[in-house]
Amino acid sequence: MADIARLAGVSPMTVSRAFKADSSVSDATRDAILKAADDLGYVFDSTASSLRSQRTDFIAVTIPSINNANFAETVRGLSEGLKARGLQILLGYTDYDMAEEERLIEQFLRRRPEAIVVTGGRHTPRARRMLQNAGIPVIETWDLPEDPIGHVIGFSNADAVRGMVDHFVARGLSRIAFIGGDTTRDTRGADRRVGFIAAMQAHGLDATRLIAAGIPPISMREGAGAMGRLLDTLPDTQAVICVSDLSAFGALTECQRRGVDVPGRLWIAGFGDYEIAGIAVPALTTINPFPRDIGARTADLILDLLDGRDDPPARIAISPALLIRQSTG
Amino acid sequence: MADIARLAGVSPMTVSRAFKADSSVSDATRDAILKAADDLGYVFDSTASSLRSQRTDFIAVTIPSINNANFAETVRGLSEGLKARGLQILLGYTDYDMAEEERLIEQFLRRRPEAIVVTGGRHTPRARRMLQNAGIPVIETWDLPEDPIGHVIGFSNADAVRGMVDHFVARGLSRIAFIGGDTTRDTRGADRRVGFIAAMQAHGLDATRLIAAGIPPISMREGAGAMGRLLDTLPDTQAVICVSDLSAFGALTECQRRGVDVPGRLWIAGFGDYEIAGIAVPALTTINPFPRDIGARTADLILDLLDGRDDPPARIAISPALLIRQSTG
DNA sequence: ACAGCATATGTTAACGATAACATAAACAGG
DNA sequence: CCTGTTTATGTTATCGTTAACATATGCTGT
Repeated sequence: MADIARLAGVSPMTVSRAFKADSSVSDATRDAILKAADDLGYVFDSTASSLRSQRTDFIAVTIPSINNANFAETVRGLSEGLKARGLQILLGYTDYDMAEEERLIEQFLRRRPEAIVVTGGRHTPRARRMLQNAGIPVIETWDLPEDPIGHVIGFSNADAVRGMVDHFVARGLSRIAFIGGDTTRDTRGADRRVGFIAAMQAHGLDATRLIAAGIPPISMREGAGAMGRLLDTLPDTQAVICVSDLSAFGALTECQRRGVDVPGRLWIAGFGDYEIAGIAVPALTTINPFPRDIGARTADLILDLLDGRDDPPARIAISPALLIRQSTG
Repeated sequence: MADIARLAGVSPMTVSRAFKADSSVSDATRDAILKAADDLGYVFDSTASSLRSQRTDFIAVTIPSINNANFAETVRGLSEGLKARGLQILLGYTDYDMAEEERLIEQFLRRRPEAIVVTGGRHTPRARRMLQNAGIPVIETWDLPEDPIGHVIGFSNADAVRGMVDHFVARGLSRIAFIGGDTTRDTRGADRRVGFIAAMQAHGLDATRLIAAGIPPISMREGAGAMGRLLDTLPDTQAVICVSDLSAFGALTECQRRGVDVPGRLWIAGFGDYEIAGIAVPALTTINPFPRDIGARTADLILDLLDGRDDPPARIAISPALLIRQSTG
């Protein structure tokens, strides 16, 4: 900036001002400065700016996996909402591992983000402590814990699956299975299984048709493998709820390979309303948790908090929608 | 750090050293410092560190879409390879828009990354200029231009599709169609179409069975719509190559809905070897461009360049693999 | 026992921007 | 025409860390 200042015949401070849209610099001066900057091939240094102004314009975001259309949609909603304000997302993925999440949070906080968004309501004790003491807005998503660290925007995974079970029972089914991961690494997946078991028990039904499909996240292939095992061991099963649409689709293909009619002999449902659920033949019954909205509302919340506007509620509930399609009757 | 130094009875410089793994600080001093830091709830400030040391440990990465399993795999490969060195990815997506890419590159360069990775070999003139003058390693991926800005790791999209056409022709087919986007927004998709046309013409075949499926990226649904139009207007088509597995799967579902036998009456092939290609019934013939490898080798290249190790080649070619599956004969 | 070197720590200044305050010039209203 | 205010610009110090250099202490080999 000093070089530009010299070339344009002004002080460095005026150069600094010329780069800010709102500050008071005469048009002639600004033009001269921008021209000089261009001639010199100057590139603004955000690092220095951040240090002095104590504003990085980073929003830290951690998601379990970068390879997941649902989380991707949430990130899209978020970055769309933040872009206008010049806030940049610092994205990291945890691989569904809380220890990795802790490491990531620690790294991110060193970068002094304006706010931090994490996925889920469960974290290591140290991660919780770091978030609590971070002194910036903390938003949890994709879950709806009773006592969020700061704010939470999400839904109860257990309740969502419960609604699906209720629907199946109301339609007269009783022998319902659940395909999910075989650990609690994916806490949202684990919550869905908990919801399944609770709902089945509430109806006085057998809640033990649980197929462990592998280490989360469950792929299409693992869904297919789990369906194979289900058909082999519990052939009288009437319906299967899968932890995600991807595993549900895998399960569906296994039925196709074995000539098992869906929904004629077996119903299949997924979770997430991925594109494949709507276009598969038959189309898959699923639950839409509105991932884009989660991101968009998170962005709004962050802007409100940064501006100190009113006092937003600590818990914002998103209502997932049950989508009944051809795969279930 | 000054507070910690006071509490631990050392100088701030020693505190700074205590946070670096390799620097010479006695064990006793380091313990005292880390304890003091912990007691004070200190969080290291990377911004200040970056400014002074002129090292941000950021690697800027732009991809067309965050919601794409192939690019996600490349990012995974990249971040896996960079993690050990403490390099953090600054990820942004362009929405397949070169103007947006330009904006993103400009923003990213202000953050002073150690290197920048972009997708594709085509950029706006200003983006090119910025990259050329950035003074850091520039790596283009997912393409193989003759004259990369800095380095390139990728493959020729046109050649890959050409190989597939050759295979179909060798199998005796001649009426082959291509389903792709209806603009050149997705330059890789456009290159694939170019490869299709060139290959068909090289065989003396009609290269006009081109179905425009919508604005890239083409979804499963758009693939289905395009297949519908193809079946309506060119019912004697023997095979369809789709710009991606997702559109190919959509096309397959349309055939299923219409009772068109695949591969009996029509062959379908995709691109990308997404998981769905392998598990769909019938499994889809496709091309695997090894997205993970692209990322992993990009990471290796970056480390080599940052360390000034030897002089890596400017162009590194990845050889995509043609995977023949049930959907084509 | 002492030069020579490695190890542990301290001092000073600087990275590149801008917040905070100061000032000169232009402008408005009575 | 003068005071009060707005607009355009300048000056100074600083954000929190670390590079570069300096120094003290301990250790090695002869």
